[in-house]
Amino acid sequence: MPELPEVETIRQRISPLLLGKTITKVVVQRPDVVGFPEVAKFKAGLKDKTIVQIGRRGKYLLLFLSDNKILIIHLRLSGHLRVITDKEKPDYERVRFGLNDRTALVFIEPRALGRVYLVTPAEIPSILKGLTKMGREPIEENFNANYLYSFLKRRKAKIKTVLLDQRVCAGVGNIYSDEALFLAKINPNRPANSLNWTEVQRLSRALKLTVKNGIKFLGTTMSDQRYLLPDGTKGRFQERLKVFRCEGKSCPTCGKPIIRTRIGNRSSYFCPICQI
DNA sequence: CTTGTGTCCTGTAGGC
DNA sequence: TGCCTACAGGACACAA
Repeated sequence: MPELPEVETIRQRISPLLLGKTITKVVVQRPDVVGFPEVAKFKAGLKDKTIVQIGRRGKYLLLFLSDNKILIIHLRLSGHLRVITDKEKPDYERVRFGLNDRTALVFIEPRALGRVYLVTPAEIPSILKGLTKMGREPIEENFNANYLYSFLKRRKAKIKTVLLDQRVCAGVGNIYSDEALFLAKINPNRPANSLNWTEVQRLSRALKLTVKNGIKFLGTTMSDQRYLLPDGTKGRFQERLKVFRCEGKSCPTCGKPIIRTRIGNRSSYFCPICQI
């Protein structure tokens, strides 16, 4: 679920609730969501540590602690974070980080695919290889057509698949790749290396704009509400989606139906008329 | 190195 | 109503 705009919104909204707070107690209800180290060390390593800064890289949320370790959280498909009082017990709670002000940061993950890690900076390359190999983010200044073209020109896989590659477009997932391809008027089935320079320029701009708008509108909360802000409210980018999960609806540009296909085992939505 | 496929896990929607 | 299947926004291991 959460892609860059959702994780960034969570980072912005959760920072004032967590900065300067000390973790007093960690309860792990579901051991397999602790990716590293083993659960006992994970719990002991967090006790009495203060959260001093909160960052993000791609879809990873990074909580920097007072002893220079980093609590890293990846929400995968269905994870949430909530900051709630000690008494509340939400469904699908997997890890609870009790704080020194009688609130708790709670990692909620129905599918239990998300992971939490406690690492030193030196451990990141061996423990979180994906984080280490991550490419540029579309919101970065130096994510531009030159950068994108340097990857696309040597990939013959479908452009949609390449956009989902975190080594190329860090933080981009299924929603924002479909929306950016629509905005750029590019068919998701096109081989990446078939895009000409003009098309790569369009796609680069479309990715940047789509991801920035996702952040501006606080992320995408679909009807299943798998993504919510830390206070339980919804994002608003779903109101602006042009093609994602719009199968059968009219294309906003040409009026013909949006179609759904499977690309690389993922649902893909696009307009077969407008996207060449 | 690249590419496609399967797997992790659980809940839900839709067909019959 | 109940059963069965397909599918869900991600990432990675693995084989070819």
